[in-house]
Amino acid sequence: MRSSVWTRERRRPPRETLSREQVVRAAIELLDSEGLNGLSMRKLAERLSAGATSIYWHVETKDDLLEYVIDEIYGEVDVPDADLAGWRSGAILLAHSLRATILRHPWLPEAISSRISIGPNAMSLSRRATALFRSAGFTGFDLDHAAGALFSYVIGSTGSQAAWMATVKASGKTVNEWANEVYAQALAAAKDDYPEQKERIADWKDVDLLQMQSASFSFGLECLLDGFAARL
Amino acid sequence: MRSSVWTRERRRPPRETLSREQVVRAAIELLDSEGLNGLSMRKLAERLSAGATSIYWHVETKDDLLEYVIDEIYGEVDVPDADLAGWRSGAILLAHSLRATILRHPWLPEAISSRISIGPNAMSLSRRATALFRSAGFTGFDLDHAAGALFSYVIGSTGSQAAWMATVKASGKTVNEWANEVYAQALAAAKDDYPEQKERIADWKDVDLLQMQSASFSFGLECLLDGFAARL
DNA sequence: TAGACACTCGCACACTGTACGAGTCAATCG
DNA sequence: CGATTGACTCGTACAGTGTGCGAGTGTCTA
Repeated sequence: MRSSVWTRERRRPPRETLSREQVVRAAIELLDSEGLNGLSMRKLAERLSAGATSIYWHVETKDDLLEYVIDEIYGEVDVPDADLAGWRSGAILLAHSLRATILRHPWLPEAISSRISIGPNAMSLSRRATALFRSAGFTGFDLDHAAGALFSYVIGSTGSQAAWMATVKASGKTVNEWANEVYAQALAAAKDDYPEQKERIADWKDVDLLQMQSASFSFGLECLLDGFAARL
Repeated sequence: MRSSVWTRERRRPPRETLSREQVVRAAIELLDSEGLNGLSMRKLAERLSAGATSIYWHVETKDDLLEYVIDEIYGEVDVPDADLAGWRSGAILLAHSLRATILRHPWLPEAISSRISIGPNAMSLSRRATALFRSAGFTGFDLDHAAGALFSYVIGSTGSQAAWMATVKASGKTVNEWANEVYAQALAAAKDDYPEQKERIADWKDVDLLQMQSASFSFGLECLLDGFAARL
C-alpha cells in the first residue's frame, strides 16, 4: 500500500511559520501604501514581525520577490471568455480591468518596465488575451501583435496617468485644486511665450482631471480597436 | 603694442569647473552603459573626476538630476513639421523617432514611468506633436487625446521591447541564440500543459526577434493611426 | 535518542543618497 | 596692493540599503 495522505501530508511543520504567499501579500500592501521606493526588506520584515533576513528563506533576492509580486498582480486582471459578448466588448473589458488594476497598484508600471513577465499568471493572462483575439478572427502573428498592442497601449496610457496621480498626491492637494493651479500656470506661461496655444489651454479650465483621463484612455482604446476591426 | 605671450599666458581662463550640462551628459553615458541601477552619485563623480558631493552644487538631488536627464533625452526626438508630408507620415516618423530614442536609452521607460514630464524639451515635443495633429484636422480635446495615445502606445510598446532586449543582454547570449532557447522551452511547456497552443508557438520557430518586434510595433501603430483617420 | 530538515535571525559588509562645514580659487573693491 | 566676496569643490559622517554567513531553534523521521 502506498503512503497514505496522512503520512504524506506533512509538508509544513505545525510551528507557525512564514510563507512565500504571506511575504508576497505583505509586500503588495507595503508597495500600495509607500510605493516602489518605500519597499525595503527591513520594513517588510517589520510588517511581518520577522527578522529582516528571514525573508531570504522564502525568496532568493528582492528582485525575485518583485517578480512574484508582479505575477500576483497579473492574477487580478479579468479576461472575459472569448465567446461571451463578442471580441470587441471583451477587449474593452480586458483593457478596463487592466487599467483598474494598475490604478490600484500605481507602482506597477515602473516595476514591470524593467523586466519581462513570464510568471504563470502573466502567461495565463496572455493566453486568454490571445484566445480573445483568435475568436475575433485574427491568425498567425497578428494574434500576438494585436494582443501586444492592446497591452502596450493600456500600460503606457495608464502608467502616465498613474504618474500624474502620484504627483498630485505628493503635492498634498486635492485633484481639482491641483488641476486648477496647473491650469493657471500653463495659461500664464502660454500668454508670455506661446500665445497661439492660448485657446487650447483655455479649454482645460475647470475640467475634471479624472474624467478627462478616463476619456483620453477610451479615445485611444477605441481608435486602436477600430484599427483592429479594419484588419479582420 | 600687442600684449606679449607672457602677459597673455598669465591670463588663465576661469578655473576649470563642472557644469550642469557636463553632469547631465556624463549621467546619460553612465545610464546607457550601466542602466538605471548602475547610476550612483559616486560613480558619476568618478567619471567626472570630481568629488561625489561636488555634483550637489549643480543639481539639487539625484531625482532632480534624473529630471534634467530625461528632458535632455526628449530633445533627441524629431517631430516633422506639420505640413511637410501629411499628418500620417508625420506621425509615423515621430513614432519611429521616439522608438529609436528609447532603444538608444533603454532605461528611459522605467525612469519616466514614475514622474511626469514637464521640462522644456518635453513641453516643446508635446507642442509640436499637437501641432501635427491639429494639421490633421483634430480639434479640442481630441488633439490632446490623439497625441497622448500615440505617446502612450509608443512608450508602452517600446518599453516592453527594451525589457526583452535587456533580458537577452543580461543572459550573455546573442539575440537569436536566446530566441531559439526560449522557443524550445515554450514548445516543451506547451506540449505538456497546453497542447492547443502548439501551432501558435510553432509559428515562432526561427523568427528574427528584432524584425518581429519592429513588425509588432508597426502593426499597432498603423491600427492606432487608422483609428485616428476614421475620426477626421 | 540521534540526526536530519525547515526554518529564523543577529551580525557584518559594501554600498547608497546627501547634510554639513571647511577649504580653494578668481574677480572685485577700497 | 591687500581684503573681501562669492562661486565652487570635497572629505567626513550618518542613516539607510540589499544580502552573505553561520549559529540557533523547533519538529519530524529512523
